Order: sequence, then structure tokens, then C-alpha cells
Amino acid sequence: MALTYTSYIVLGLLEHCPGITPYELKGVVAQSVGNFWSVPHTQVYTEPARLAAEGYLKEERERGGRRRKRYTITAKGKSALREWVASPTSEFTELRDPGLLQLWMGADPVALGMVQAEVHRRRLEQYLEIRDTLPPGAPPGPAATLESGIGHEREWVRFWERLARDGA
Amino acid sequence: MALTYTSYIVLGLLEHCPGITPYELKGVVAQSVGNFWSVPHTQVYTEPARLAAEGYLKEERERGGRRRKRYTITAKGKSALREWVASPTSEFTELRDPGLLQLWMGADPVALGMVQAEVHRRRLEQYLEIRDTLPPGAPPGPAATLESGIGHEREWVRFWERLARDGA
DNA sequence: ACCGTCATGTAATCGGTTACATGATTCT
DNA sequence: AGAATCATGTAACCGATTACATGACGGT
Repeated sequence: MALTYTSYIVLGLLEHCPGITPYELKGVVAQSVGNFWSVPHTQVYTEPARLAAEGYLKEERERGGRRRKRYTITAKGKSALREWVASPTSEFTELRDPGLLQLWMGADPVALGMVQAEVHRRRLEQYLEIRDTLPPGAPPGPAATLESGIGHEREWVRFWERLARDGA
Repeated sequence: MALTYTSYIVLGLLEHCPGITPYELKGVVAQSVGNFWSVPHTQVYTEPARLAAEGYLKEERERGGRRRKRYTITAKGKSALREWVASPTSEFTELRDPGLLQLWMGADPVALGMVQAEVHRRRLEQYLEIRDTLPPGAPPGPAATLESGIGHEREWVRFWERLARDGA
């Protein structure tokens, strides 16, 4: 079995929050990586199970109440994560933006631009708010990632607004 | 059956190049939408078949030689495409960049930045070359899409180079 | 006690990807 | 003629998404 990006997300978050349940994990994802990489809630339940089956995680079941599963990262899991993080990927991300696809196919630039500009303006605002409330002692990785997101959203807004205004 | 983004790519390209074979389509994809939205070659064979089964395309088989299939868009296909293009999506594209994920997880910013900056510099150059060789009478959609790609690659280069230089 | 929402999964589906396989052309 | 590559698919697998289902908890 190969580890996927989802796997590394689970491993990485579980390293910081050992012994949490899938539901708690869901919340952690939403407030962190989820800002630029969505993970549907069912995967938050299935992926830890997969990882546990292969020894990357340890699975414990609560006795009473909801008998829910709590996961902890193992030594094997930690080393797999470290190994991946330590070898810089040269993987390239495509834009894969549905709006761009419509634009390519000849959609009306003004109408499309207005809708998309609005969506990205809103997202940009969210990012800026998050940056404002970032605690001083926060780890550098997430902060840097946030900066990237802000830069890209600014670019998106610039692009779509120009299109909405000039129509080309 | 629902139409996917891949479906619209096939429909859109087939509208411009009626009666082509999957292999030819593969080439068209590579030189157009493929720049920002990759489609594996097997899908270029399977997706037209799916679409033809639902009446969006007409499938014809050559008599001699390789007996390959040639596809043409039908009226149903055209109207489906038009309908999609005409309703501006508010779908939001996440970054989903593996490099960003590594950065978030605490990768060394300098090492990662150097690798990623190089990748994006190269891609940016490719885009600029394409822009230079763009024929004057080209349709506006692809040109605008290209501008978007250039803007984003510039942003990526700026971001990763700063990271490689300053380490934060 | 009841009702609504939160929490926690399982099952089925499906597009996308990887692997494999074979038939034409082209080149030496 | 044989080798290498191009062209054209088929089959199998698998992660991701959608749908469905049920159990706990909190409030009234």
C-alpha cells in the first residue's frame, strides 16, 4: 500500500495531537490544512483505519459511551512522515480551476469574472483574518503556507476583477 | 450519469475539432487545456466512449487499417456544453500543492524553496514562450487563461524564491 | 420522555490512475 | 526481415465522494 497525501495529512496532524478521535481530527483539519486542501469527513474516518492496519498508527477503542476509536502515531508512522517531509517534492500543481476551464471554453468573461472575483475576495478576507489572529509563537510552516494563500488569492482577485472590468 | 470536468473538456475540444480520433484528441489536449489541467491518455479513450453511449457524441469506426474510432459532437452534446459554459461556476479551487503540504508539515523552507522555485521558473518560461507564439487571431478564452497561468507562476516563483532566500 | 442535533461510522459507487496488451508504422 | 517506436485500446484496482444509517447527548 502506498501512502497518499491524505495519509501524510493524517500523520502530520496526529503527530501534533496524539490520542485524538476522528471527529476531533476533523476539526483540526478544518482549522489547519483544510484551508487549502479539503478532506471529506468520511476520509477522516477511513484513512486512520487504513493507516492503523499497516502499523503507522495505534488504534484504541474507548470502553464506555460511544466506544469511539482513538489514534496515536507510531514510530513507523513518524519515520514515514519525516522521510516524506525531508525529501522536497518537485511535484507540480496544476491550476485545475473550474472557472478557468469555463473561461477557456469561451464563457462570458464579465459574468464569470464577477462571480469568481467575489468568491476569491471573500476567501482572501478569511485568510487575512486568520493572519491577524495568529498567535506569536506559532510554528513557521502554517504561517508560511498562509502567506502563500494570501498571495495567490490576491492574484486571483486581480485577475478576475480585471476580466470583469475589461472583459478581456 | 453526470458530466464531469473531463467530459466538458472532451466536449469543448471536440466542438472545435469535429471527427477526430482519441489519439488526435490527446494531442489537442496536450497543447491546450493540458497546460493547466492534465488528462491521462487512457481517459481520452474512455471518456469519449462514455459520452457516446449517452448520446453526447457520435461514434464512427474506420473501415480499414487500425479501425479506430472517430467522434463527432451531437446537438445534445453541444447544448450540454453551452449550458455549462453559460452558468458561471462559483466553485472554488484549492491550492492542493504538495509542496505547500510539506511546508506546512515543517519541511526545510530553503531546500524545498529551491526545488519548487526551479520547477515554477521553468513552467513560467514555457508559458511566456507560448504567449510569444500565439497567433494574432486566436480566440480570447485560451489567451486569457494563459495570462492567468503566467500571473500565478510569477506568484509561485516570488513565493518560493523568497523562502529559499530568507528561510521564512 | 422526547426531539433535534451532534457524532460516528459503514456501504456502495465511480472516476481516475496504473498496468497490461496488441496492432500498425517506421527505420535500419 | 526485424527491432523499435507509435498508436490504440482493455482490464483491474483504488482512493475519494456520495448516500445511508445509527447511537449518544443536550435541552425542554
